[in-house]
Amino acid sequence: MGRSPCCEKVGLKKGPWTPEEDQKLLSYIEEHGHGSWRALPAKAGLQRCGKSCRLRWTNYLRPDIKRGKFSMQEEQTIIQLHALLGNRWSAIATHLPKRTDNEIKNYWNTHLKKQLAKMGIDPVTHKPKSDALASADGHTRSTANLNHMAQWESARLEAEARLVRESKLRSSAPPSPFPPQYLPQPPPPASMPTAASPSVDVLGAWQGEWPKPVVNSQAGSHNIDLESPTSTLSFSENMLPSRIPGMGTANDSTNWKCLKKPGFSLDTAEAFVNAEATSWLTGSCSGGFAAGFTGMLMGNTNKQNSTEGCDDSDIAGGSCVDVEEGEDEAEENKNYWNSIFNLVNSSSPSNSPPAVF
DNA sequence: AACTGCCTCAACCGCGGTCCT
DNA sequence: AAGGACCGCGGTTGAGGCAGT
Repeated sequence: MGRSPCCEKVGLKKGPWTPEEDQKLLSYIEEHGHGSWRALPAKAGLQRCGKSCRLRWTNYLRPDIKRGKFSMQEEQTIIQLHALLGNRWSAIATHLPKRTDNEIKNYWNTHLKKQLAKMGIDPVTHKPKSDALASADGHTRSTANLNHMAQWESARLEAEARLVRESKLRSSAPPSPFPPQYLPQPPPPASMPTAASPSVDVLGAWQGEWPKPVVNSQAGSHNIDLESPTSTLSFSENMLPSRIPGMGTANDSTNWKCLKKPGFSLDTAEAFVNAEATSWLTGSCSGGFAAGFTGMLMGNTNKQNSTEGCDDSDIAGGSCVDVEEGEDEAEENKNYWNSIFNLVNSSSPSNSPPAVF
């Protein structure tokens, strides 16, 4: 089926927006909402195509956009999510809700990619460049496992993104449905023990940055405050559900093989994830699934977990991934992430505490 | 002060997916 | 079911700003 060009009409303006155009677009949307982007320019009196208007709105004029320098925390979130999702900027952007995908993409291309490359880390694979060669012969299994995890997590993130969108549509902000550990936490006092429970900042990405509906006093819109995203979670316990709907149980020595089983699809994963998200939203869930996944992914092999409870019902907690190999791989991942963030931390002027896994 | 090269980021382009008729 | 319209996404471009010479 053919498609007519978006801006086929001659006479439509292109290029940088003028303040007058911005004002027209802004006031129109404030009054009427954007409705059909295609029809908007004519109604708003703009000589632009709808696509251009949409882009200007989503990337620049939207009131809930945070501009300016990316924080250390945001950088880490981007790096971590990029490692899993690749160039899926919109998915990444759902975890940095005040940032646009375009902004994140630009920041990655102009800053983070170079920074990682400078450190000798392949910005595509997120592996040290020397490791990239080694993995070709010796680490295929590890890579395969990570790919399965990424697939799973990808489905989860998409479901989250949908929930974010849906929550934004709700007219009134309910009280926060999240357990306290999912809400932004002030930094712990210096005396607070932190080593006892392994925690990672990446969790801020997985679920600490989950939509935390906060009523914007100005417009009543829902803004998600990421200003103090120090949320960290303990995932020392294997909190994964024993059974994933549609998947049956998995007793594979490598749990994530279940993702390759016939009958399992990303839809299945997403259905499950939605159910999980729903229970989060109703406050009835301990938040274990993602934490367990993250713990596994980020190399949190709790020795205790890795040696017990590996029965049929222990489907995917990361606790039963070939204990010996799993430990090695987990240790590798742990070291990998630590080295990245140590480097990032040391090369950044920010005084944020380094992430420790 | 003038020139040059690099960097940044807003904006565009084209494709794929979804919705609607 | 098919075709068209629309939207959103990711890749790319290029104008403007900045630093170095």
